Amino acid sequence: MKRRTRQQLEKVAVITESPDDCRRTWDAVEYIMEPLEERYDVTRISVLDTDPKNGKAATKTEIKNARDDVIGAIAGFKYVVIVGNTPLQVITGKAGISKLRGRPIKQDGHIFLPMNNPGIIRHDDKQETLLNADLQFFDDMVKFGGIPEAKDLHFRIVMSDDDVEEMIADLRGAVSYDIETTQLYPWQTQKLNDRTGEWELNPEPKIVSLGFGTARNQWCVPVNHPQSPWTQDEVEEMMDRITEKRDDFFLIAHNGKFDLLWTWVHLGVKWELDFDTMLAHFLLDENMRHGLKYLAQVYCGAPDWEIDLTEKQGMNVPLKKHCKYLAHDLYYTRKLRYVFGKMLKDDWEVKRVFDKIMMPCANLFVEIEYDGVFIDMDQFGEAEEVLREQYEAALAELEEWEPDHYVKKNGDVYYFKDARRKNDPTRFNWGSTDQLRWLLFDHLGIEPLDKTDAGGYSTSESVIKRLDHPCTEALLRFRAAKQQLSFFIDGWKPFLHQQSRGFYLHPSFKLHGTVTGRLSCEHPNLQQVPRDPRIRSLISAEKGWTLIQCDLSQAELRIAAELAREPAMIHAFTHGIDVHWLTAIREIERGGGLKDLVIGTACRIKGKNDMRYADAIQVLLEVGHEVATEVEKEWKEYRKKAKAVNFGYLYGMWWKKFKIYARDNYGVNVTDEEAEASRTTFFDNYAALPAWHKRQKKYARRHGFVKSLSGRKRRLPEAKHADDTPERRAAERQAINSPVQSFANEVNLMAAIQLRKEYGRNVVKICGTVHDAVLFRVRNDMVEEVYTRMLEIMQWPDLMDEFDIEMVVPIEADGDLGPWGKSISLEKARKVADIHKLSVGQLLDKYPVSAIQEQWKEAA
DNA sequence: ATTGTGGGCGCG
DNA sequence: AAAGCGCGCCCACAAT
Repeated sequence: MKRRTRQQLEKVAVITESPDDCRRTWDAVEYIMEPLEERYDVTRISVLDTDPKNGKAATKTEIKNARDDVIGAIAGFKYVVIVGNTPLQVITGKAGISKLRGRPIKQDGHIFLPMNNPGIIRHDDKQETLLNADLQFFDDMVKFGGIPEAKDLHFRIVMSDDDVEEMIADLRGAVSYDIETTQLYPWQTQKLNDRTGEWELNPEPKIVSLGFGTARNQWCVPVNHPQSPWTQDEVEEMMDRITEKRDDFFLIAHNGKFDLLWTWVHLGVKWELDFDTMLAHFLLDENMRHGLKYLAQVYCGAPDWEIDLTEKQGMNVPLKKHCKYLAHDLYYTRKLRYVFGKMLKDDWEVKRVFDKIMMPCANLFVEIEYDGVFIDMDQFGEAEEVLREQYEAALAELEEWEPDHYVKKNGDVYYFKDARRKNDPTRFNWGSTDQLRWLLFDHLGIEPLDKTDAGGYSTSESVIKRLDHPCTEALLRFRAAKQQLSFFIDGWKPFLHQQSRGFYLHPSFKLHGTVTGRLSCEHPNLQQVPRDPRIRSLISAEKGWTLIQCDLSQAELRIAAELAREPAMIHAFTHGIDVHWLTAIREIERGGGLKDLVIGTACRIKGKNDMRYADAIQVLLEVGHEVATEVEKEWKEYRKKAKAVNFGYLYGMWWKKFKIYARDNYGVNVTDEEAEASRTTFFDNYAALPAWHKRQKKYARRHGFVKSLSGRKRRLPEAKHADDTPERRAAERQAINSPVQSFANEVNLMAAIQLRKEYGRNVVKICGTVHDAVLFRVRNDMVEEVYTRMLEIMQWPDLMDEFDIEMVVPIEADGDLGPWGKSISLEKARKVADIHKLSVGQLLDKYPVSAIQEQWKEAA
C-alpha cells in the first residue's frame, strides 16, 4: 500500500548548505522537511560534505567546488527547493536570498524555488508565515506543472470613449485604485549644473498610467504612456466625471497617500481614501513588512508579478505588459482589503484606531504633503554662506595636523599626493572615520577612550571632547559645519519646489514608519531639523501667513504617570509642579549638596538672611524653576539634567549609562556610588514606577504584546521567551516605553485631525507633526483665534472621548508663533500689538516676528 | 556604476 | 550578567 502511494509522489530535490542543516538540527525539520516529505518523494542534497566549522558560512571556494556535484545530483529533478543563501549561490552564482526567495528560477530544465533557511525562525518567528507561503507556492507550482503564469485577470485597457463609459459604469462597491509614475517625488525640481553654474530643471515627473480594480475588471488608463490615446485635458475630464460618482464606490489603495497626492498634484482632483491596505496591515502586525507583493504572496498565495523598474515607469515597455502589472496591483489590493478587513473585525480595538486615527491621518497627510513647508530663501542663502565660511575656516586650521600618508586597516599605506579621491584628491580626509581613527590613535599615539559597537576605536564627539590634543576643537567645528551643510543646505536643495509664493519643501510622512505608531519623515526629514535657530528658522511662512508650533508639554511623562498611577508625579502634574524640576530638587536634596546655592536662592526669593536647608528645598519646589532660574542662572542646567534622568530611568536606563550621560552632557564625573544612588533615589521618589514596570513585563510575557490607551498593539514575541536573554530584556523595555510613546503621538495626531476639521485650508495649512508637536501656518487675521483654539484642542481632542479615554493627569499644551526656532509667544505679540493699537493679525502683517521681538524687548 | 553597512549625529 | 525608547540622512568604504 505504502509503496504504491510513494511511487505516485512527485520526485523533488531539496538543496541545503550542509548535511545537518534542516535534518538533525532543532526545529527546521518540522518546518521544511516534514511538510515536503508528506507530499513528495524528497531527495536531499547538501552543498558541503560536513557542517562548516563554528557555524561559519561556506567560503567562496567551497561554493565553487561544490557546483558540479550539486548540478549532477539534481539531474532528473524538475522541481528543486533551495534552502538558504549558500545553495542559492551554488545554483545561481549570486547571493541575495532575501530578494530572490519565493521567486521561481527556470534554469537548465529545472525549476528552482529559493526559500529562507528555517533557522531564521529562531531569531524571528514572523518568518514562519513567509516560509509557509513559500511552501504553499511550491505546491501550487508542482500542481500547475510549472511556474504559474501571472494571471491575465480581467484587465481592460481604456482606449476609446466607449471604454470610458463602460469603466465609469463599473465603478461600484469596492474599488481599488493605483497609479504608476516616472518617479516618487511628484513636484518638478531643479538642480545646479556643476559645469555651467546654472540652475536646470530636472525631468518633469509624470503619471504613466492609472487604474481601477472592480469586482470583475481591472481598468487601466494609459496617461503618459507613448501608446496613450488621451490628452492631459481628456484624462482630467475623465477624473472629474469619476469625482462626481465618488460617493457610489468605496475607495481602496495600498499606500494611497502616494496615489492620492499625485492625483491631486497632476490631475487636479482630490479624493478621500476609504481603506488603505498597507496601513491596515501595519496595525495588524507592525513587525512585518508591508509591501503589496509580499502581502499578496503571504495572504493570497499570489504569483510574482514584479517587472523591471523601467517598465513600471512605463516609457519603454509595451502598454499591455505595463497594464498587466498595474492590473495585478489592482487585483491584489482589492483582495487584501477583504483579508485585512476581516482581521480588523476580529480586533475591535485595533479597528477603532484604524477607523478613527489611521484613515483620517492618511487623508490628512495628503493635504499636509501637498501644502508642504515654506522655506525662507533669503535666510537659506545667508545660512549657506555662513556655514561654508565656518567649514573652510575649520578645515584651514586642521591643515596643521594633516599627515602625508595614512595606513589602512589592512596595512596598506596610502600617500595622499598620489591618491585620486573624489572630492579633494590629494588630501587627508577629516571626514573619514577610518582615516581619523588612524591619525589619532596610531599616528599621534593618543590613548583611545571608547569603542564602537563593532569594536573599533570610536571617534565620536564624546571621545573627541575628552582628548587632550589641540586639533579637537577645530575638528568638532569642522564636523558640525560639514554636517549642517550636507544635511540641511545641500541635502534640501534637491527637494526645493518653486511656486508663485516662494519655495517649498514637501516632506513625506510615513504613517507606518515606526513600530510604536509614531510617524517617520523623509525627503527631507522635517523631524530632525536642528534646534539651532540658523537652520530651524529657515522654515517659516509665506507673506500674510504665520508659522505656529503647538506642542504637548511633557506628554510622555504625564502619560507614564497616568499609566503607573504614580502618586508623586500625579500630584506634581495636578498641582502645576514641573516634574523635571521636582526630580532635580529631590536629587539634590538626597545628597544634601549645593547648600550655598539652595539656601542662597531660597533666601533671596523670600528676602531672608538665613534658612534651614529643608525649608529652602521646600521654597524652591514651591516657586518653580522659572523663578529660581531668574535668581540664579545655574538652575536651568540642573533642570535640563534632570529631564534626561527622568526619561532615562523611566524607560529602564541603568546607572552606568547615567554616568556616561552625565559626563558627556554636563562634564560631571559621577562616581559609581553616586550614579547608583541617583537611580535608587529616582525610584524612591517615584515608588509606583517599579510596580508598573513589573506589570508591563508580566503582561507582555503572558500575551506577547502590550496595548496603548487607544488600544493600539505593540507585538513583542521576544517577551514570551522562557530564558532571560538580552532579546527578552529589550522586549521588556519596549513593553514599558511603547504604550507611552504610542499614546503621546496619538494625542498629537488626534489634535492635528481636529484642527483640520475645524479650519479649512484657506485659513490653516498644516506643515507636519514632530511626535508631540504640530507645525502649521495660519492666515494672519486668524492667528489669535486658531492658536488659542489649538491649545484647547491639544489638551483634550474630541477623539479622546470617542475612545472612552479617561485620565487623572491633565494634558497641557504650549505654543509659539513665527519662524521655527525664532518664534515668540502670543502674549508677547499681544503686548506689542497693544502698543501699536493693532490686532495681532495686523501687527503680523506689518512687522516680521524678529522686529516684534525687538519691540517687545524695548518695551519691557 | 550600483548596493549594503558602519559610524556618527540630528530630532522627539 | 546586563539593561532607555523611537527614527532618517550623509559620508566613507567595501563588495558586487
